[in-house]
Amino acid sequence: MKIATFNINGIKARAQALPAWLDEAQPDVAVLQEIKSVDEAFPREIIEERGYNLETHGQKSFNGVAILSKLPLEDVHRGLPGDDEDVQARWIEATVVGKQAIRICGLYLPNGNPVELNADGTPVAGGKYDYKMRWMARLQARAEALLASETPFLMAGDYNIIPQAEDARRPEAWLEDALHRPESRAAYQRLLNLGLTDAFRARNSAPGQYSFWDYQAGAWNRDDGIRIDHFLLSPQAADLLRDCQIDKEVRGREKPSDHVPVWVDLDL
DNA sequence: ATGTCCTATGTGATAGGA
Repeated sequence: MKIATFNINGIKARAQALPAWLDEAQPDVAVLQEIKSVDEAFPREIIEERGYNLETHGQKSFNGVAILSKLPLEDVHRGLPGDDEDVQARWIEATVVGKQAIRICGLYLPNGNPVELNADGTPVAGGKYDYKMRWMARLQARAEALLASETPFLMAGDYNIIPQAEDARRPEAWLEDALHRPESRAAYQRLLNLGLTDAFRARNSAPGQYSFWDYQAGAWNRDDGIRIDHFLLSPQAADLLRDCQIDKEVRGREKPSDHVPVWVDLDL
């Protein structure tokens, strides 16, 4: 089963590029981020006419996630638990049943910039970095709950985290950025410490493998990228991992997203 | 090193997010 993640940066702007990639890559399941659309305005036909089931969790203008699958999507949940006040659409999960069932979580983790810190180094309450750290604490809790349920699961999406220096062309430029600061990296490491596996790093140890290149400053032409789109696998899901790849060439096409798809092949 | 793109508003140019 091929499962992909793709931050499309706007469904309306990607109405050509997304179906073109689906036709070529033929994922069984895909999670999308930054659909930037309310559910009612999502052009469902470009997904459904390709034989996919579709569940969206959108909002006006920003954010928004979706999951599509050739198999039925069961027990769909929208929104990351832990804060009833949070109105940002960044989390969707559903169960897909192949040889066995797997819980698939699609996420768009907050960017976190600009970083605002108090004198003691803690994030300023109510700021964007504070929101990122609080969201990651909720993500940790959700991962713990899923582990306790003993269901195979994966959490895929735009984590807005550069895990290690080798995941950036210019790591020194990101040291103070919310995507690579020590607090952000430590929170990501705490997820791994639960026993989750970074699928890409389990299959590829080479540096210079990126999933995002900024539209600005010729970042793509200079290969000035970062790896911020990740698959974290539960232990039972990791046992099924056959492959994990980045569809880098998608970034060089007509009217691309600033992210490219990442996918795993699982034996189920 | 800020050289771009996307969305909303509202119909042209700005603002905000990334």
